[in-house]
Amino acid sequence: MNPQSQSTIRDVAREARVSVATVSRVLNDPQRVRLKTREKVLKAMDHCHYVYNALAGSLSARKTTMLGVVVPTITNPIFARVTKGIQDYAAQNGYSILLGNTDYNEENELHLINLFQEKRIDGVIFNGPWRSAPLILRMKSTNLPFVITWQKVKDKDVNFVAFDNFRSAYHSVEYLIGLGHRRIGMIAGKFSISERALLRWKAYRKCLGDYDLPYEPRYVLEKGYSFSEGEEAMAYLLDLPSRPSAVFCGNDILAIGAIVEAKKKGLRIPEDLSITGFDNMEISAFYDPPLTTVAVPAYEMGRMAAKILIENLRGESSKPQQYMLEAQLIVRGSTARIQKKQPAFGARPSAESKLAVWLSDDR
Amino acid sequence: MNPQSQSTIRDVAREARVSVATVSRVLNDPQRVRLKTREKVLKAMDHCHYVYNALAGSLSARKTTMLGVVVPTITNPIFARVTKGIQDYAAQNGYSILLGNTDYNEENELHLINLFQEKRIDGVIFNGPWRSAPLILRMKSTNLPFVITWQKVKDKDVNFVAFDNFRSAYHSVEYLIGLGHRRIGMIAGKFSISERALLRWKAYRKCLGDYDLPYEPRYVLEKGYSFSEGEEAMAYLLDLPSRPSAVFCGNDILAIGAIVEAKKKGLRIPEDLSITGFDNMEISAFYDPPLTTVAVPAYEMGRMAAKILIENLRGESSKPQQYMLEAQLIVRGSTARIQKKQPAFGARPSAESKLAVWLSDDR
DNA sequence: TTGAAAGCGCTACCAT
DNA sequence: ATGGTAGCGCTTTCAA
Repeated sequence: MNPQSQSTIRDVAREARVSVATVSRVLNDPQRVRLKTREKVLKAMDHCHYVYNALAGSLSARKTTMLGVVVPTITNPIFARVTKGIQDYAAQNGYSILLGNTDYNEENELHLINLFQEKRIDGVIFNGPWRSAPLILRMKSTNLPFVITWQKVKDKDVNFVAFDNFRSAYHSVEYLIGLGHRRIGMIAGKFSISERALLRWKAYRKCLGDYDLPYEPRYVLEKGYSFSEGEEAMAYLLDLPSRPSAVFCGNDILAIGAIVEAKKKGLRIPEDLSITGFDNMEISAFYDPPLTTVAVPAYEMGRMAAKILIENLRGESSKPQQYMLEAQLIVRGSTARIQKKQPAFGARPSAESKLAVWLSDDR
Repeated sequence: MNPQSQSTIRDVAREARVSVATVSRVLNDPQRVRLKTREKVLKAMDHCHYVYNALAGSLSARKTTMLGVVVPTITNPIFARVTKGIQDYAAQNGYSILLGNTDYNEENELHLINLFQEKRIDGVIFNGPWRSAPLILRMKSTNLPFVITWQKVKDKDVNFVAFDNFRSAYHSVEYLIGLGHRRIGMIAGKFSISERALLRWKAYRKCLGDYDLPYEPRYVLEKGYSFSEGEEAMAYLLDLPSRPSAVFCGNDILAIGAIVEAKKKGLRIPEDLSITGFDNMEISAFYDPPLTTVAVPAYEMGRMAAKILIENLRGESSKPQQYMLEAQLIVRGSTARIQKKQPAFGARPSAESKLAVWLSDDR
């Protein structure tokens, strides 16, 4: 006898002089067993140092109480936050999390889906940029329940919990316009990688148009989400003959990089240059200057997604759930009314949001 | 027939007119099957839309290729980084990660260990603060291989990959002294939660002593790792009758909080006050001023830990592995030579590290 | 309330 | 090189 080998319900059953079925019952539904026998079994269990084998259990019960979670990279605080939201709700409900990073690579995503299938995960939550069609199709073909965060999806039957990217972005730009800025640049994320980035750019462009401001392609830079790319982008913008007086950044990381570069060039933020971010990372409130940004409800999206998924798994709700959470513009110190006396700006619509009301991610 | 039900190797075997044993072989060790039959089987597999059931496989093979990873909270960038290191190495070697947050709560840790046992995880990696004795004992009793990061451990037979907390902290303080500071405060982490915090404090105290500087208890604050607690601590220090001219912070988050508060009070960093951090978060290089801090090899520790664990699982190395990685003091803009003309500071040992050489975490 | 027994889908040993 | 088959440890009817 291998002294290391764990004991099984069979051993426990023998020890307690009951059947394995009974042991199984005290494990899964203690009520169904007479108190007396239950205690006998419990005692036998710790006499045998019994440890439940979830593998065997899952195999026969056909569920694992494990959720797959895919993020681009756990290293980005904003994704750590969704993950935490998922994790917290899941743990409270007896589910564990299998974590997968894609590193923004679609192939990895496919691998993960495969892995999840093999591991017989109960359901999966996708976070972050999402090139809809093909992957969603692939997911559907697996018959695994899943929910998507960050971004809405056309399909009427796909679960998601997102926020209105377009609208939040629109608000940011509108706010900048309201401060009197008319040369507004944008440091965007990569459109090819992140549909969110694209959406934010569309909002930027639309807002400019709505206020009769010209769209200047050279004011728009497409960059990866890193501090140094934010610096590069800003360096470029500052070299432009008539540089923007405000820059709308695709996320806080880019915004901070941009600020670093601007300061390096001797500009004061926000007096000489206004900058806005997106995400509201924890650090953003403590940066110098504190960042004006859009607070994305990352943790809440995670929690919500886990909730939807788990309720779905429990059969508590079968129809698709689609939620849009509120994202909020947080005005802090990195933006200010334009200083330079340039031709007074004749904004036609008032600075108050107006169009934004009926606008949405769809365009 | 349930159209949803997945097909099994049995179905594949039937379709390919071979035995299940053969199918299993092409799954696990394709070489052992003649090319011809292998192809037949492969074809049958995708004819049946076969998806391997890892649950069944693991149950009978007695291994899951899953690693448990426990962190205090994935939300702290520094722990996200270890996790990424683990994840990357693990994924490259066919292992997946089951993620558990403890929220700095020992009870949760115990629950996780239990969970891991039930799920028949192959091994586990513990990251972060670690109250040695009881939990290590508990882990040993599970017979699960495990490795600890961040912190060394007395046991000769416990795997760990850490760095020298004491020494790095000592260096930071010594560096400050070398800049002429003699009133040096410390904003430390909670000693009861994090042994690292304690170690750093011991180093601080030792270094002061070695340079004949008085230890002032009122200069030392014990705080949780949050920006706002950094602010509080600094507010307190600045109100002191003779405030410190330099503050050594237990991590970058506290340091940034401290800087925010100091600036708020009108102090210039580093001219009026020097501040150092610990961890070298990504943001730290891009903060204003860029933070002088200790670069902790978080990612590398994670990778290394995964490597040790996996090699151990593969039986490639059975004896305990204990590594100390290098942590490095990164001098940036938040520290400067002391300005105020106070009695010239007669540091006895030169500012060059001297004692630190033979010092270690042990005291 | 409890027991007997047939799987769950795969691996691995023993044969051939 | 391939096949037969006995488990792995649990859940879940069906009976008693």
